[in-house]
Amino acid sequence: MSISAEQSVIEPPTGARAELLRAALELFLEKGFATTRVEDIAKRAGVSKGAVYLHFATKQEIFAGVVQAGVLAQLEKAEHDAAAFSGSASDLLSRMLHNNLLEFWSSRSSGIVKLLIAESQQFPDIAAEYYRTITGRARQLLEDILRHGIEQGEFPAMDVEYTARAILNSFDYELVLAHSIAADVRGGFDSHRYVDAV
Amino acid sequence: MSISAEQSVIEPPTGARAELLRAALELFLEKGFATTRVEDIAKRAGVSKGAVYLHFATKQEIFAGVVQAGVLAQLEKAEHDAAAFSGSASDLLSRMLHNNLLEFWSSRSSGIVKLLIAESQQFPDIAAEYYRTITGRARQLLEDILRHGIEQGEFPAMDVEYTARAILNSFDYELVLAHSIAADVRGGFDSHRYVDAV
Amino acid sequence: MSISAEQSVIEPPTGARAELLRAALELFLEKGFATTRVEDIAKRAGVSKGAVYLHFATKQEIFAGVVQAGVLAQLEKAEHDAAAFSGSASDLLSRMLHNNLLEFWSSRSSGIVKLLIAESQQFPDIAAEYYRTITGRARQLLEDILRHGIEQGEFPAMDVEYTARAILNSFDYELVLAHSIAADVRGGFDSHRYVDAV
Amino acid sequence: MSISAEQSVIEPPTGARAELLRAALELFLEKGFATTRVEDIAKRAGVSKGAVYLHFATKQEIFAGVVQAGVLAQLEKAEHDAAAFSGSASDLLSRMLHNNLLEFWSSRSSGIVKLLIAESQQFPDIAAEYYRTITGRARQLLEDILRHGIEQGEFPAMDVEYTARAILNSFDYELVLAHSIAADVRGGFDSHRYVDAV
DNA sequence: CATGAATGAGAATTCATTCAT
DNA sequence: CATGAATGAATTCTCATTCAT
Repeated sequence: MSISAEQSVIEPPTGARAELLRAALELFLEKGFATTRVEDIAKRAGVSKGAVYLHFATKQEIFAGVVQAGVLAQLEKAEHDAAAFSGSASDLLSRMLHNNLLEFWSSRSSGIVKLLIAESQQFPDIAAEYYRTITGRARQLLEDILRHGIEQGEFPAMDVEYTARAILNSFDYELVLAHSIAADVRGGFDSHRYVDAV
Repeated sequence: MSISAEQSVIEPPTGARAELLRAALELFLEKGFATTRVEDIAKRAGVSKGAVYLHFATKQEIFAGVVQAGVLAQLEKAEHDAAAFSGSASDLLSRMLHNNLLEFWSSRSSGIVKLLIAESQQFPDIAAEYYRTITGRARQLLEDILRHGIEQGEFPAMDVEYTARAILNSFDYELVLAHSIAADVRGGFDSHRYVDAV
Repeated sequence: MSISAEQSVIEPPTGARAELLRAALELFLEKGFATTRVEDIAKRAGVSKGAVYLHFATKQEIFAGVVQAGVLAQLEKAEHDAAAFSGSASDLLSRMLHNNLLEFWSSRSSGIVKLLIAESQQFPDIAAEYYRTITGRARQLLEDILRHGIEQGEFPAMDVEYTARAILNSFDYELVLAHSIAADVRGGFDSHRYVDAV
Repeated sequence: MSISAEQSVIEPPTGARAELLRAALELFLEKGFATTRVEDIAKRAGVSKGAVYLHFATKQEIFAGVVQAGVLAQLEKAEHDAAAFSGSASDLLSRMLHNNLLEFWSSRSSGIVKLLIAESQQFPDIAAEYYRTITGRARQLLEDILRHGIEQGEFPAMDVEYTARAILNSFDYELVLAHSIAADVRGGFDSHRYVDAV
């Protein structure tokens, strides 16, 4: 209820709730939803077991909250990306992939994608919503850039829809792997080289 | 882990054990490892709950068995692919992507990748082993084809290692999505168009 | 247990305490002692959860207070009844049953009997005390009337003690039922007809 | 299912379900439904906590089972009573009250009435069903006897419906008290004297 | 005095695993 | 070999009670 006056309305949740979401995301990624105990989330967030239920009615709602927080974070970035749409298409594509994607990769909510895939059977609605909202928006953005490039003669003619899909898949999957298979197993990974290769 | 002497490493298991593995794979994909009850696996396989423990010491070993069986199936295909390595590089690439990948997509063990990602925290060793064995082998194969094509002048110079990675990622992720997000949410998906786009 | 000095034992409590007792009686009857949450009592009484503990040390003490208040209310009536002991015995009996009992039936604390029965195992001392005080006094009164009637030749000889018991039981039970079994299940109930029948 | 032909000292011939119902009835009467722990029921029945759930899906179902068992026991008696309806009305009434009621009083399921009253808010359907079935049947029987007696001139004219109600109430309540207020508080109680008084 | 956020003991229920038959 | 009843550890969620503000 306490909304600090000087902060924005879209301000991310603060205090215990934010702590809980952070702890929950970490643990869900580390151990999976089912194997994470509510008490562990509480402990890592530095609150008592009962306090969790002051913020979330059920364990499922914690999951929903974690995704919601991740979605919000990504939507803001997406809005920003869209506004930046100007200049040559190939430059833009390169900049977008190098800057925005890599930035997201290192961000806290980069694990959300993996989490949603892992728990998609338990939360089909949440996974579907995420897919529609975030992935759909990213694909739209990429398609616009590709079409723009084709019009300008920068890119050859192509199946824009499926190409955009393939490019994003390629990135998302690497992200998912980063949260599934330990880095040392996957071998050293140079994200800039990867972006260039794509 | 315990492989009875009379059971060949190459021959797929038969009888109750095979039924159990089939049922387990289905259920793990439908509900996740933690949420699937051993009794459900038994029921779907048409055996009693106790019988499961005649074939697997623990629930975790069922998981290991499921992956193992999937690995075997894919290894066979991989061997076959490798042998087929001849002819023009672009032809080969196209044929490999269209035939082998699409065939695998519709196969029973296509869900293994998603399963491993979902449960990677619980079974890091199994996931790592799979990644090294199967994904590594597929990447090796693709890299060979790419290098061959560059040597022949069919393909432009490129970062072979990361390009191979990107191509495979692109496919694997679509496979993973097929087992996570309901098809109607992802929109109609034309795998041939997708292959061509890549 | 702790009765503040300025609060008379005879005067009914007022203010927040009275509101709490009223709310608690209602809720205990609606949902039972165990299933009623202290917070619900507070809410219905229009005070905060913490405020409850300014008036009662524990939830159990709320129960004790509820019964205590009911006892007080009934004791007043009993005193009044006793004073009214004059005139013909059958008149008196009829008047007592019709007036006093029916009045009590519609009074707020009519549910106390049911409450005490329901929670007797948890509060054996309170239930016993109530039984001795209130029920005993009522029985005494009724026995006096019966004996008086027999002496006057109005009533035939009878086992006064057990007859009084049986008459009171008959009424008390209907009262208990009124707080247990929904009226529509018990069928329409005409209390005047009932009194006459007894 | 080893049912030893002779009574084994170690394994008394018990269905676990019956044992559980017996234990549950005892405990519900001793401590109330809410305060009785499922584990306590299990312990008193001599089975493990988990075994309870092999017979009852929830704690509520245990309650339903307890009442159901009590109802069955009483229905059998009621059938028998109905068949016995012959002879002079006053004899019959006396016999019925003395024999059947007193027998029931000492029976194991005599506490069901008290239990239903105590938990009526939590199980309104069960309480209502019981009231309709058992109490209704008993009242019907008693009304028949009374009407028969009036026709024969043995009893004076009376409000049969409410008189029957009053008589039964009188008995039921004493039964309820027997399970609520300790006997020593209620004073010595001579059930035969009570029956005669009524 | 009043508040309501925070605590943590406690209870119902589930399910992997065992084992007597 | 096969069965499925029985076990009990583990987990989610509730709520009486406390206490800082």
